[in-house]
Amino acid sequence: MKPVISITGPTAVGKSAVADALAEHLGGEVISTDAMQVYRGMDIGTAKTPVAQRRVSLHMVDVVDPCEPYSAALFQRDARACLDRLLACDIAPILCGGTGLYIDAVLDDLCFPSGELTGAQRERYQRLAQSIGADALHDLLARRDPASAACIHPHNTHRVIRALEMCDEGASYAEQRAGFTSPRAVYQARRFVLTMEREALYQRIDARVDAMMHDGLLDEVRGLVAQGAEDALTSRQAIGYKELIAYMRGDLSLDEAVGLIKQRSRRYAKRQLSWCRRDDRNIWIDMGACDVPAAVRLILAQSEDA
RNA sequence: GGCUAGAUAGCUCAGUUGGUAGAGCAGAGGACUGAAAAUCCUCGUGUCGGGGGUUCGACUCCCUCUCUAGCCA
Repeated sequence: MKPVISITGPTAVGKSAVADALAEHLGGEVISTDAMQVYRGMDIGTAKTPVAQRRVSLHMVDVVDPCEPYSAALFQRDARACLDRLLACDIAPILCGGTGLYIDAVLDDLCFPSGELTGAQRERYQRLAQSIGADALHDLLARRDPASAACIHPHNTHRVIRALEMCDEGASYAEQRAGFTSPRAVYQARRFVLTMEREALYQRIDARVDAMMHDGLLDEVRGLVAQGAEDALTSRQAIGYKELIAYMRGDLSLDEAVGLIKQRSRRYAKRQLSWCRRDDRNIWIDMGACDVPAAVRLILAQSEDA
């Protein structure tokens, strides 16, 4: 069987164009691997390919409302179901997106504890963290699960809370992680990372943010806020949305908000590259040195010799 | 042309009666298994504008030149 092709890379590097061209060439379909494109109505800010411009089917976008929480575990379940459907029909699946954890959740044998995750529990821990402080919360974890506490920085409250949740489910963050030091693939896959010289990438990011504003990102955010998405746990954390919400509240000027969107996008791109570098299965393609057709040819060539 | 205030890290600046310099921001690197566009950690050598002088020693004092801003002609 041909390997599943995954395309990732920093934001604004041009992943979608390559994935679309590749899918068109192979008669395949694209599965988005992006944590924010799953939300309905978040289109401009997540750079979703507009429906009218789609030449191939795009899956795993618009799967939940912005008010609903979503997660890597749910994505794993839903995206694998989608992937299996395509494979059963002998349609080439192309994964394309910038969320490294989601890609690994689909392709590797990451397994999440099966317990129910209630938002109420998480909110309880958040309130606890606020009242006793990050260090005290970390101490609490240290008493319940010393191994996990040892591998999480005390200030990393998000992860401390997650480890506490896992204790409640009878699992251990540290044990879970130790078991997967060398990931095993559940799907045979070829992983490509599109990259570009930093300065050129940053220019593209800035230009794309300006284009998003021109395309009506502010109106999109207004519409989402009107639907009550402002308090959503996950979707409101998206870059481009939280800053414009701050502007609407009067906390920032519009110029400041746009500047912040650009800066956070740059830092996000940097984190994406860090994530990709540590996985030596990745095959890197310099988009500064080739155009879309050339990138497609490189991917095809690298995917044949299995 | 004259006077005044400046010129120190990519940017904005600090530098205490002379002992060759440090903050914020920007930026860079890293971690990452149910929030991941999230969350967290680490990283500061630069002709102190150029040249000369005083001094054991000058970013610091003196002279001079260059540039910038403002004021006066």
